[in-house]
Amino acid sequence: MRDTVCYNAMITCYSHNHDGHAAIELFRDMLWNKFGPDNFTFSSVLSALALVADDERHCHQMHCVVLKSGTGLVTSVLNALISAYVKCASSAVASSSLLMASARKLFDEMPAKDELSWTTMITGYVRNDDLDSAREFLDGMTEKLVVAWNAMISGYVHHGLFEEAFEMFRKMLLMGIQQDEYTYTSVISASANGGMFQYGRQVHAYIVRTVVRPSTDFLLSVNNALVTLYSKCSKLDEAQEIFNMMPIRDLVSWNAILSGYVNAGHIEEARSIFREMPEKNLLTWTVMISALAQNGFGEEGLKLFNQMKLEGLDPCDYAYAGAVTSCAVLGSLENGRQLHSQLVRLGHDSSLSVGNALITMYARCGLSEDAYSMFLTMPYVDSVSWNAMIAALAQHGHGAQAIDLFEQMLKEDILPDRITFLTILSACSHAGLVKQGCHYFETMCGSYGITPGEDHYARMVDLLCRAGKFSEAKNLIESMPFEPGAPIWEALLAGCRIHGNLELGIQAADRLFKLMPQHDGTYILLSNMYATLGRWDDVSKVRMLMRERGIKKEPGCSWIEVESNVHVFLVDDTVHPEIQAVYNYLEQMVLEMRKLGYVPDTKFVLHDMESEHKEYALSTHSEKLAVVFGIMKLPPGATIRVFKNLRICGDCHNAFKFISKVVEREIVVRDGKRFHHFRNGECSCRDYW
DNA sequence: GTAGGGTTAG
Repeated sequence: MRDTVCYNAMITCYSHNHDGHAAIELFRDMLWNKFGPDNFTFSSVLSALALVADDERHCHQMHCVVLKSGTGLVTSVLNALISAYVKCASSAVASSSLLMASARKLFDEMPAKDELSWTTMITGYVRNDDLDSAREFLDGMTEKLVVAWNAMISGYVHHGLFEEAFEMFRKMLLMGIQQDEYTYTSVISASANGGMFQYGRQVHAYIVRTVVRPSTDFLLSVNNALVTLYSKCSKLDEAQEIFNMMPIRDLVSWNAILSGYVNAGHIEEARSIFREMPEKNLLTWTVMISALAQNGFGEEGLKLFNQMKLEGLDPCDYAYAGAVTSCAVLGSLENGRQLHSQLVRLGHDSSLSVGNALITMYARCGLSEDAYSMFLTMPYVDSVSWNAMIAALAQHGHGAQAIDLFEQMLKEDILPDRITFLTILSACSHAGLVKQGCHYFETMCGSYGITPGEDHYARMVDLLCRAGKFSEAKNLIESMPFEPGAPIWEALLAGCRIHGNLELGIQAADRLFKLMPQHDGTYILLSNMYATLGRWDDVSKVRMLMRERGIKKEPGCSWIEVESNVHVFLVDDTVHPEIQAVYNYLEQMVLEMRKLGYVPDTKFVLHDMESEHKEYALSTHSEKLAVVFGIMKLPPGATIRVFKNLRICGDCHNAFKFISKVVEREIVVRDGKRFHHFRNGECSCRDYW
């Protein structure tokens, strides 16, 4: 025999098991069978309604039923109804303000309000991004309830209003409202995200001083927040110390310390933390995949992404973004395309992070047109998308288009940031647009109030030196408000090498030897510069210095993707299984090239110190091997896309022009800095690189 | 009814 009590029990049961639809269905059944609902029924079914939260009609219908029943004016039932409205409002897109208005009306008409009624309204407004109304309610409360204050503070924090969050916190202290772990974690997070480290440290000190017997829960959540604070403010040692002292840790603690090491760029430590973590979740995997991609470990990033799927986890859009970035690093177009189509199938392709990562993936795989169509078809774009697209054009040497896009960005009122300017400066530098570069450098400080960092100055020095304007570059360096560091001297030295400015080049190299004596690049550039000028004695002196100091040149390697597999070639490669066929093919190719006027330029052999057969050594540069392998393996006419870790060698650059003519196909080479598109005997960079 | 861990651009 069914009765109201039976129905109540079942409805409550469904509701507790988060099956809102079943609970509501049963409630309808109950009404249909003429069983009168009581306060318990309403409380249960209303919390079920809050769970479903998909339809405003449900709320209004239930409201009517409650009013009709006559029993429904009890505060607890009305609170549940308000809560249902509020939940529906935060999940509905269009009608959220209407739903909040209904909640408010109900609240205003309530005969007796309690703390819960007030708090529900406050959190409702906070969740619906109406902080002013939330604050109005809080200020109207006579009771100073910590839960309500916490809700308000967390609202401010989530909306980036960190100062306001702290103002509330101070007010609580003044008014003598007892704070709890929710309050502390929120304000600590405010200081971590708002760049207010000192505030955070003060809160930490305050907690240590005043909290006498913290519970385990208190210690867990507050310490988690503190680990994040110290990590984000680059105080990794302190973060680690807090982590070590924690009596118990949970997944949040581990993820926080993992992110700490990742943000500090300590990828090796991050790897070992990842390995030793007692449990992992979606977030853990996402952080690690992105970290690997960001640090250039594309292959490992992809591997981890696949492993994550094998372990039965569904990657979220952020994890996909990390995988896409891994493809960008590798230049693995096939894998990238596969991910893109998976994302479309899953409906993740409207995600901003995914879209932005895809722009970069297509661009870094050599397809700037595909990057652009990605940019155009994205449903929403932000400044990251604009920056990515401008960078794509810049890397491909399309300086003028990069500038056009930048101007369009300004017209659309998107605020450029320091990265936008970094990108636009390198666009100007690659395209030799000195005047425009100087103009944007001035605009950056003058119109946008962005203080140029050392990286901006380095781009400017690069721009000026490439164009041979050394005295301007020197003036700029002298005008800098800080001591020039390695990036500045590197840019200067690179420019000197291009123009054979030995005197200034030596000065720059001396500075670099002092600043980073173990860096191989300085020795290589200097030695190349001597070689270009035919000063062989000096070349061998530099070589000697390298040997004495035990400095090894970073080995050059190039790779190419064939049928989703990445084939890597080293200088003078003997490892690749098909290397002999590659050498044979290359030999034939050189004969054809010579017919068209190719003369190997032995200057560029100088990287390979021990090589006696200079011409032979030239033919074994990794980029040549990869290009030839591509010609052998890819279908006729297909574009050859090769990637190199270091800068492309001058002779290879010349050789690829000839090869593009001989085989009548496009060759695209991405080196450490930019792209070269070889077509019909010419390079897109017009030899300005 | 309140908290603490993530992404994409250079």
